Amino acid sequence: MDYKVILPDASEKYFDQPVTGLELAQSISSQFAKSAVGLRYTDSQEILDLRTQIPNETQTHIVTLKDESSREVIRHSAAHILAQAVQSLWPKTQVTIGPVIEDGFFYDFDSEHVFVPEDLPVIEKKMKEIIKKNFEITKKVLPRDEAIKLFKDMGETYKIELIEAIDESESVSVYSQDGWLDLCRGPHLQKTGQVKAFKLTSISGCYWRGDENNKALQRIYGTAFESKEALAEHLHLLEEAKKRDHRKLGKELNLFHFHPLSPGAPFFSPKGATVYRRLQNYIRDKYKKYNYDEVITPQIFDVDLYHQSGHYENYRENMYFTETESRSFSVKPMNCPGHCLWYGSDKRSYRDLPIRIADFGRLHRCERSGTMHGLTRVRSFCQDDAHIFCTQDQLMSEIGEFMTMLNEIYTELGMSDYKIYLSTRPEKRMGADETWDQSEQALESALKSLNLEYTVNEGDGAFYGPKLDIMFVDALKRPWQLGTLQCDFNLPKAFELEYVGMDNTNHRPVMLHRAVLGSLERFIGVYLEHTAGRLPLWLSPNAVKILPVSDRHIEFSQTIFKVLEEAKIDVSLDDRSEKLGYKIRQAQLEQIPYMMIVGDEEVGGTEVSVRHRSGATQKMIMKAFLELLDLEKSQRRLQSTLQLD
RNA sequence: GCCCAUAUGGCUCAGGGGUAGAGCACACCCUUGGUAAGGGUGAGGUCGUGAGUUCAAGUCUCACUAUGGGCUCCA
Repeated sequence: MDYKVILPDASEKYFDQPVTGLELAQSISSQFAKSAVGLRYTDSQEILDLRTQIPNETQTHIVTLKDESSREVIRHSAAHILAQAVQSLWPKTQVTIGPVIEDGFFYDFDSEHVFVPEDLPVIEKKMKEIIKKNFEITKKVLPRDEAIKLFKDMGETYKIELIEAIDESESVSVYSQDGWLDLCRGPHLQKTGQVKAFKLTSISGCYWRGDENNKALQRIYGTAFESKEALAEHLHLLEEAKKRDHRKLGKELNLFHFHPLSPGAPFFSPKGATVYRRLQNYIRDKYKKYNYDEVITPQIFDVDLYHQSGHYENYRENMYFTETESRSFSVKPMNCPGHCLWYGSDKRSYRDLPIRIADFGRLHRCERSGTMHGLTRVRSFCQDDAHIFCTQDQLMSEIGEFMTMLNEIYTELGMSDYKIYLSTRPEKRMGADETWDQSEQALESALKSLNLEYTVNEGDGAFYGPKLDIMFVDALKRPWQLGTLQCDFNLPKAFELEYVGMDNTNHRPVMLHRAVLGSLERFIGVYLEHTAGRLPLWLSPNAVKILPVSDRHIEFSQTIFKVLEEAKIDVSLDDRSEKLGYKIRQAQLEQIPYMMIVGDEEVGGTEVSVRHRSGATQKMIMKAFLELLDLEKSQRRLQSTLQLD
């Protein structure tokens, strides 16, 4: 059923086509109607777009500020205004594409002018002029030929390429403002003045169609909002997010650092190494629970190994090589080939399977310069890596077990907000389709039986098998892959791995590559950003710091220190001749979970004054405090009972 | 690898063609102070590396290296 929405004033023209669906008509009424008769166009600024269809929606849609997509519309138009501004400042510039992204937009240009940060204020000024003049933004639908001719006359070759890619059956729409026009499917604002607040944020290089073999373009990033307040809030959140950048925290908390003489290879200082080791041991506990066996395998292998595994052919540019006694070796970039050698070193029976072997071996991958990023993308790292060799029949239960383990670990770490991606068979792949069916199905049904939500990435799997990727975001919402689970039919074949079956003939095992934390390095980076540096007590290198009020309290403090030390608490004592407030400030900045204040009130007594890093303070008897610490440690509790807020 | 930017004491930063500044941290002294910075004194850098321009370069130019923001890549 179609509804004709009638507006009493001039804005009627935007409703010249019927609106489909009662619900939509009602929603229009509820948003705009002051009276029951027709619709009243009360606030013209509130209606952002009335004319176009949002992709994937079948009805004519009215976008208002109340819609979630309103920012998308504002940013899309802001991108057009950016392009118009750039072309008016540098007329020889060609426009390419300018989409909306999370939290903003960008536009890619092909320009002789090399954009520098100083250009941004100039461009912003021009954009403000365009916005201030409040030009009408109009849509025009053109036949393909006409559109191609139009852009050809304008010299916009990239646009022609884009039009040619549009399906013949689809119409081509063009949006224009102030005589400037751009190929676009919309939707857009009615007027440029509806961009109330925007900011250009950065410049970077990119490639046409994202392919590095294509022409290099220049990208300008920006963001736009419906109000100055919203923009200010966004910029404030960005500032806050930068404060929890793990690279900054790593320095402040003295956890790790880098040196130019070994780019991409972190130095973990004693505190950082403690966190690192504890995470490893935590994972080791889980290995015990989930029946994994840990092995230690060589760091360097003859290059022949990588010829056999196929890595030399496919991964050579990321590997480190070394030559000794005219023999070529490579530093291992992953554990799997070594684990295949280990598996093949003995005769295996079906009774042995599944075999789960874990390895904290150090890996080196020569990532291209320019791709490194703090701890989250490094050249030297260690995974909580393990490989499971099992029969086809065991595949399903192994996947289920792994996901259970993974979920348990992330829940305990307070990071259950992960996203799962299921990447399925790519075009270029090996193995029979039935095998792919089976393994994809195994992955998918395991996810379903565990009630886990996931997104399917069609065709994004490895050439040897489908995989699950566990993704998290950092403080600035950049996604990082941590855990992974991959089915592999390739390596067992390449290494001719076998087991003797019940039928006394040889069979090929399936190999699962899996990691929960991913790499310890990356995990620590992401985890620091998740916790803003406030690591839970069991991971804190220093759980308790004793702060004597004055020098005469040091002696008693030392007694307490010993008690805590004997209770296996990571304790330290600040015996400097400084004021209490000063010592507390230091301990706070170090994110030490608990401070113990020792002064006249405590000396000789059984009660201690405990301050949590949250600011909560409490007097409690020593025994109770020890129990509290014990509980927090053993339960790996994320929040202290003393944390009042 | 590509584009842009940055590179000054341990950290955070200012400065800027004539041989370096601040705060924090550090050392020493005074202060012995109850829940996020008490005061004083002092030590510490030749300004990422290399080359060039100049009478003179941290300061200008170029190359390199590293880092940052992106792109591409990421078994």
